[in-house]
Amino acid sequence: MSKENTTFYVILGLLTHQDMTGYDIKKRIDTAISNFWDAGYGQIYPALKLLEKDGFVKKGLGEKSKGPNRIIYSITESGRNELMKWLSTPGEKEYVKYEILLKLFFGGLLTKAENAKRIMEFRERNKKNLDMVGLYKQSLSKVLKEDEDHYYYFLTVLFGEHIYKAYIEWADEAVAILKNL
Amino acid sequence: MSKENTTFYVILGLLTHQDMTGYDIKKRIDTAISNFWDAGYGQIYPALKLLEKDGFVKKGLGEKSKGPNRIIYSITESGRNELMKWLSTPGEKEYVKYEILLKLFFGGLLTKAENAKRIMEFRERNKKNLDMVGLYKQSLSKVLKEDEDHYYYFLTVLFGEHIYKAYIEWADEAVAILKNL
DNA sequence: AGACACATGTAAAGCGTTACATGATTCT
DNA sequence: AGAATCATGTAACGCTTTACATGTGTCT
Repeated sequence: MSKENTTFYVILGLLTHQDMTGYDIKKRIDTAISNFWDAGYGQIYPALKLLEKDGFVKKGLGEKSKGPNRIIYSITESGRNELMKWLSTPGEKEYVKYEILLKLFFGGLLTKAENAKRIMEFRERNKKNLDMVGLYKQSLSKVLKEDEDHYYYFLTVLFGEHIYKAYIEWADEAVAILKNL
Repeated sequence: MSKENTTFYVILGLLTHQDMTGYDIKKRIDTAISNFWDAGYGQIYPALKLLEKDGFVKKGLGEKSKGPNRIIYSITESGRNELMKWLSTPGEKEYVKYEILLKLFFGGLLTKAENAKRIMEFRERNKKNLDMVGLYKQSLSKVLKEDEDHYYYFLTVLFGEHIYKAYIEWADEAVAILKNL
């Protein structure tokens, strides 16, 4: 594990919820936490290998479904300790990169119409994201009392809702300003 | 230039505003566009070298101030064309990664108090960011009519304002929910 | 005297994406 | 028959960060 690559902790964390294959982990990332995190197979499978080498997870054979045999990973006691160590340290970082804002920053080189179009496309994309988190929020609300973990899930969904709303409000305001120019 | 590395376009774009050294470019990135972009010296200096090799920028000697001689870069006609090509293509991507949300997602492994503390720290960090963009917005408002470029700058500052506000509102809501648990 | 800002850059390591390879099963 | 999904993984490439190296001028 050497250096601290967050992918390791994502995997360990997801495995505290339930045992899973690498494929399952990928799907879980793409649904549950896609609003604020991402990882590809090219990161997940090598990470699982290293985590196993260090004894933080262990392999189990799953029943065959289709395609190759499923390798079901579970977190070990030492993996749980490693995760807790990370969870207990402060000092998180945000990484954000918005190409659209970059292009808009240099918007003086284009026409107003081109810039407005770009902003509206951004708006539409994020309207879809907002609708999506709306569905998640709704279905989560129903099972909220079953498990404390659901509450934390809920908070992250709420975060998604807030930022997508902010994107949309900004886009509307920005287009209005451009029109008045 | 081969593959499309956005750093190239950031540099070309900034050079349309004015001629600059690599050092200046770094500072410009850290102030004007830090809300949505970032790049280190390790990217900027090599990029400038490649941009010059391809004829998209050209070197000029600046007067010595302190330390080594300043190398002032300016964009060429062909660099401008290259930039315009990029600006005219649609399909921008957002990259976001929030470690704090990841830790919160696994919050069930910690106490409520620890999670609330983490959220409040996030809130304070972003309150500072919000105050910062407030200052930018204020000083920009005064010079808005001088140059069309300022309007586009203004729109990106407005974006920062919206997301930092969203962060803060989410944090307040999240802490309230945790308290009611 | 010491810290800080100016200003250039390189090298190594780490991180992440994309493309490739393989093949079974299920659905249309 | 063909497409999609399940499921594993590797290799190459590209991007980003960090650490290092060097030295001057200014400010406290």
